[in-house]
Amino acid sequence: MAPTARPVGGRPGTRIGIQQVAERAGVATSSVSRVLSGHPNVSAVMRNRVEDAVAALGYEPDLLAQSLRTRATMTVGFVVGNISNPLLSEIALGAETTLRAAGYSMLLANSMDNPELDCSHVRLFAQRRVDGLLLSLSDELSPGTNEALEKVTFPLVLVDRELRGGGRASAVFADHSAGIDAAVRHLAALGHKKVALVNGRPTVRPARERATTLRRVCRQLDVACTVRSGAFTTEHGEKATSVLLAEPEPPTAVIAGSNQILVGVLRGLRAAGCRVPTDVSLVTCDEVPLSEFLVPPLATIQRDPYQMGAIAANLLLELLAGELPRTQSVPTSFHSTSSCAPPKTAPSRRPRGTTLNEDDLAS
Amino acid sequence: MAPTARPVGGRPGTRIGIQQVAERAGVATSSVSRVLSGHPNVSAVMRNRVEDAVAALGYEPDLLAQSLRTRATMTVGFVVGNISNPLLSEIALGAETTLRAAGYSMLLANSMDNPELDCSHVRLFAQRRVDGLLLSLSDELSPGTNEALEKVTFPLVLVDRELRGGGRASAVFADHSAGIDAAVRHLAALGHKKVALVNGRPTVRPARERATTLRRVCRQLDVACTVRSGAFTTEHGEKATSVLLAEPEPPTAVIAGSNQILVGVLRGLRAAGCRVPTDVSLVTCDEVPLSEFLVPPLATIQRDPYQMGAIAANLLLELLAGELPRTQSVPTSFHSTSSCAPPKTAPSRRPRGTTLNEDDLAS
DNA sequence: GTCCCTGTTGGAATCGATCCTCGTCGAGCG
DNA sequence: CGCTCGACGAGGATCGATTCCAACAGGGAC
Repeated sequence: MAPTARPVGGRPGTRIGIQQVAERAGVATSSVSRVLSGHPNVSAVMRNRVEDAVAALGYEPDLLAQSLRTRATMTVGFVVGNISNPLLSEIALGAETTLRAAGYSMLLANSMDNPELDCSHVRLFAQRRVDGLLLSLSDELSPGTNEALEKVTFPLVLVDRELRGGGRASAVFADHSAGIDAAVRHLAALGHKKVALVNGRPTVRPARERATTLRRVCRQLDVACTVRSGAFTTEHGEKATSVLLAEPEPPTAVIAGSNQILVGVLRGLRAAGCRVPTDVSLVTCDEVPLSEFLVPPLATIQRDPYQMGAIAANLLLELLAGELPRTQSVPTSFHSTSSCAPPKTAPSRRPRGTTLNEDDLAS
Repeated sequence: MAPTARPVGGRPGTRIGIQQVAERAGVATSSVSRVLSGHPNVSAVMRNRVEDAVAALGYEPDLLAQSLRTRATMTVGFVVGNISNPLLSEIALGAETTLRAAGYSMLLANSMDNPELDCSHVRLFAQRRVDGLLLSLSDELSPGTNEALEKVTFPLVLVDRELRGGGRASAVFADHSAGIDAAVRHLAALGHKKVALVNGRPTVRPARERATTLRRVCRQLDVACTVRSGAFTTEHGEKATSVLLAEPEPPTAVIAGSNQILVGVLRGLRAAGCRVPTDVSLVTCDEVPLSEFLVPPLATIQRDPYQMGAIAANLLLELLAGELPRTQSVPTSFHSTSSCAPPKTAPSRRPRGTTLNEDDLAS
């Protein structure tokens, strides 16, 4: 009706909107919008008038309203297992930095290794109309998550994860295979005949690829291997280690499948009075801050998590720009240290194992 | 005009909105909204009809439109120095978990210890109309950031930071004083006569409080002290340590003021061939994952960062509920280990320092 | 001098919800 | 049996921007 003709303009103290700017400048709101969005067909006079009014009023655009209209929120969701994991927080840093440079903000949601949370986060982010999603899922096989992801229409990037119907999504993979391969060959060359992997659940790609590669390479090298799967937790690491060490023929080398697991493995070894590398050689996956100061320093299978995050972000930006999904790979490398040494009790076929020296590695 | 009477309803394949639901159920959009928002005055019949339509169409509300109308985004921003810092990522986890339980999502922005980024993040989040902000600023004194924060009208919670005009904001503080106090007394009791703190920049509360407390307690105990301020980086830690060790009368005990700095200190000590605790006793602030496995394990001044994050989130929720700003404190505790021992070269006044035993600590 | 084209500008619809206001209908009461 | 009150549904304004469309003005061509 007539009485409420100028809706907000009358009341003072209201938020400064494009309307207020238009009023002050004595132009139409559409003109203000044109100036602000850098539309070409705007006269210099108009531009100045509007810019003056904007400056005078201290106008700042409302991204919410903008998003509603343009259907772009400039927001990306990151579904992550647990941000307190140094690996994931480094990935998050790389991703956020890259996204921010492109004008995007990052929403963060922790799934606490719970597939149901994964799923509800995907749904929530969809409702929030994020422009895309970075996914480091807790469980690749969760039907709920998969269903939720199928319904969704925006771009997806998987971070070291694989999905059944994953053709729609881009992905960044770490080449865990190469790292495990190098580590196992190194251990075998030192004379190890039984290698154990204290692994996470095979419901995520890294665990699967490490286990598969370990088995393959061990078979090739005629080395026995054990894989103990379980949660990516210190508890699992510790328990699995105890179990391994209690075996009739315990492994002479252990690979810890994550930071969390490493702590458990170390506790398990300590509890059993096992020394590294005297009693057992130790390799861990992914660097941890102080590993260089451990005695002995830990041999690690490394990758660059910051770069993984940055790549994931760039893959998403590509999809957002209309390009087709693709996967990209980052290398892993094995860094040997004195935490790997020849096994103490050499197996029957290599009785001189304990006296192996560096020269033997060349064989 | 008449031709475009029903704006979206005509075209098929459009997003399912409240309009589509209303049409399907044969009711008005306002009725659908009432049912969905749990308004009391709705008949059971109406409720069923709408709910059926919602289920049939798979309607999901658009949080963006909702936010625009209700002026609540259910979004909180977290401005953080660097999420890859394990302390901060643990805080972020605590905060996100708590906020999520209350229905809020968390936007994350890294400032990389750059006050200008702090400032631009605050402004960006304001434009995004976040409901509140969690701030772990890089620099409490930055005029730009302060100005941006003054303009902002939503609730603020500082995470171990202090602001000049900080009356508006709630805050969670760690009681660094208690931790430093305990550590210094322990070192003094062991016979140390010169303690050094390799500190971060005093532009943030933790660094200030540690330095202040160290000086105060050392004065009380008649112990000399040095504080070397600089960035919260490994580089600063290493350089400062080298400088300290090169002094004519180097400190016999060192306190590292952060995780990053610790790594630098350890490198500096290693480079100088200094052993812990034989040549120098070492204490660090904030726990790091593997510190329990270092030889010797590191004495630490600990706090519960997850809880700090949770408290920060709760303080924000309080403010959001209309309560008044307040500050809350979390304790720190000193955990002594064998990385603290009596100084090798006992100072002139306590020649028997190296032979001190536990009984002396009681004095 | 008239016409047309192009560059500007204003007006209004739109994004997808909330919620206020008004109208209607049924029930209770005199 | 008629009136008033209460409850519920329909319609439309609104949040704060973008953007399509039409109107208009000025310059060049014929």
